[in-house]
Amino acid sequence: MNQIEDMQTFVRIVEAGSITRAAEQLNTVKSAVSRRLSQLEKRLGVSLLTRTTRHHTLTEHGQSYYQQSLRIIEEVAVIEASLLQENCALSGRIRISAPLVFGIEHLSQAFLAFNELHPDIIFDVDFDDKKIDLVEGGYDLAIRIAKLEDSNLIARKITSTRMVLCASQKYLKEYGTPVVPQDLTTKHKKLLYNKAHETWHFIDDKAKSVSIKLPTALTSNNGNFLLESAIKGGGLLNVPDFICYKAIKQGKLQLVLNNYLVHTTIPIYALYPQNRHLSHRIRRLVDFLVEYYGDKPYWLI
Amino acid sequence: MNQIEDMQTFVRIVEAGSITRAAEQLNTVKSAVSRRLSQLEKRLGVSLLTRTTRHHTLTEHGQSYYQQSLRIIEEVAVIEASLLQENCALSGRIRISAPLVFGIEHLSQAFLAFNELHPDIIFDVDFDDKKIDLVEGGYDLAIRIAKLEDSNLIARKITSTRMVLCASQKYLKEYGTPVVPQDLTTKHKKLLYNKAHETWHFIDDKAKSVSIKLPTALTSNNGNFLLESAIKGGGLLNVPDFICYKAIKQGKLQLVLNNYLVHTTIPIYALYPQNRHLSHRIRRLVDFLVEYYGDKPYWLI
DNA sequence: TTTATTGTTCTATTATTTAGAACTTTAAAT
DNA sequence: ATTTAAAGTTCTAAATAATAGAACAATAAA
Repeated sequence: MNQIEDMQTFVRIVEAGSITRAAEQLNTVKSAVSRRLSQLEKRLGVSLLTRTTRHHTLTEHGQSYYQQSLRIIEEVAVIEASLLQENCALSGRIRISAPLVFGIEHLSQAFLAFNELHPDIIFDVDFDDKKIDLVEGGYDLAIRIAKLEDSNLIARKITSTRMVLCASQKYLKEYGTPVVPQDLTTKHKKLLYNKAHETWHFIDDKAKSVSIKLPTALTSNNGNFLLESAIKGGGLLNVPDFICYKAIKQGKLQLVLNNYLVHTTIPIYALYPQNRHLSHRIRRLVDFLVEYYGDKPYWLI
Repeated sequence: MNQIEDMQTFVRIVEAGSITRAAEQLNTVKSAVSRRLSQLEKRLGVSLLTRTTRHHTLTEHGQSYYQQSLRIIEEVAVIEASLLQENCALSGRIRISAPLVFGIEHLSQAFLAFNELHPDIIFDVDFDDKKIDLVEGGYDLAIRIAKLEDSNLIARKITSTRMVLCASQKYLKEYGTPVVPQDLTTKHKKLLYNKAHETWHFIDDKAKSVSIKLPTALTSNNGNFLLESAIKGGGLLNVPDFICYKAIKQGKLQLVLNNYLVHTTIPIYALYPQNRHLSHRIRRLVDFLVEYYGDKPYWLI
């Protein structure tokens, strides 16, 4: 009889919305989760959730047990954390939701570096640009590149990225290299990453603000794909610097109107569910990320 | 990792005062308890109690973990109990401390009857007349035949017993049958159960109080032994009625000065540790005992 | 110094838990 | 109405964890 584990399993089933998803998040199979739930119900002698193949509904007992379980799990975590030595080796699974390109290109390095310091940490990273519900997905942590929205999550800024404008020499030869913002006529075309950045803002020589919206040659939600298109001369690219910094350093792309462009800065946040108590290993990981990237991350141009 | 069980084990070690006794109370072997404790300490990364072969001392961490564990165990018990159906089958171990003669003669019947209603209940009864520390001994319940002392235990009266005076015909033939209290000269002798009842109190025909202290022929802390002695004519016996009622019914003993004697009534209590929450099966057992014996128990003469 | 008791460690045994497959059920799609 | 797909349950062999019992070490009391 493992009461805490039963509570954790039950909470995960409720929040994930299904036994199958709970099993995935708990790193096990649905038969194990199904069995745990039915044994728990048998032990308590009450049904906690009425289940059909597609839908779950909490019973009154289930609702009560869910709330109480949340509290107990939290309290036990706080008690154990208060004893754990600050400098002890970290261990356990960390489930993370991370954006695709940034995650694969930049976070994975950082995670590997953290993992070398703490070999008993197991990373379980889902790379996905969709906005995931941290609680429903059972994530400990999410990394988001965006201005902060209102939410019931706690956010900590780990670093930031700037939008830059660039193009390949091939493109610039063909369409002409703009020297002042006004050179960007509709002959030019852009590679669009995100509708939020469709219009570009500049400050011209007379300190006047200039906004320009070029025709779109290509749209994609994948930064790397746009980057490749830009290198092949597909258009002007306005993307976060962490995407194109390497191509620029290697001379595959060059900055365009850099002194005129109003560089939008986008913060990069670590988000975690609003528990009173933040697990030690998560806090240490976020500290590590803040340290790893810093104010002036290596992709800064 | 079973955090609640770890807490329960730790609490039992602390309260029992040793790993060996904790193991006995937990119905397992000391190697299992020792292993659980060392794994818990390993997991938490701190030492909870410094142990030598003879002595244990809680570390600061251990003190804190002990207090917190008590709270959590209690809270989890309350949560689960609030869900458990009132009419569901009872199960689990009940550890009881009971007095020797009353326990074997009377309680064991009642426990067997309860066990027939709830076959999944496992009784673990220690028959011992010594005053046991319920918390230290890890008992769920104790039965005590005595006026209530101050203590941090909760008491519920389940029934009562009266002191009666009796003797065998053999004795009365030899020493004479007293008709009024004044007939009890020092030629008579008593079989002494308990120093508290060395002096006997009567109300004589003139409504006058008479106290008499006879020479002691035999003293024992075991009621059955005194009973056998009395039947063999060893002396006048002043014991609780639950000890001698059968012998009286069978004519082996007969009441002496019954209309003159001031019958001391001794309450019989169920005692349990002062937890905010009384486990359902314990409450049901005590209810059963109250019902089983009632105001007029079957030993009433 | 001896003895008795406590705690630890080791290993074979026992009990529990899990993974994976087969099967059942039900809601959505055709 | 029929088919399809996804979710839940049940079953069993395999993996994992826990336990009992013995042997051993440590230490306080005799």
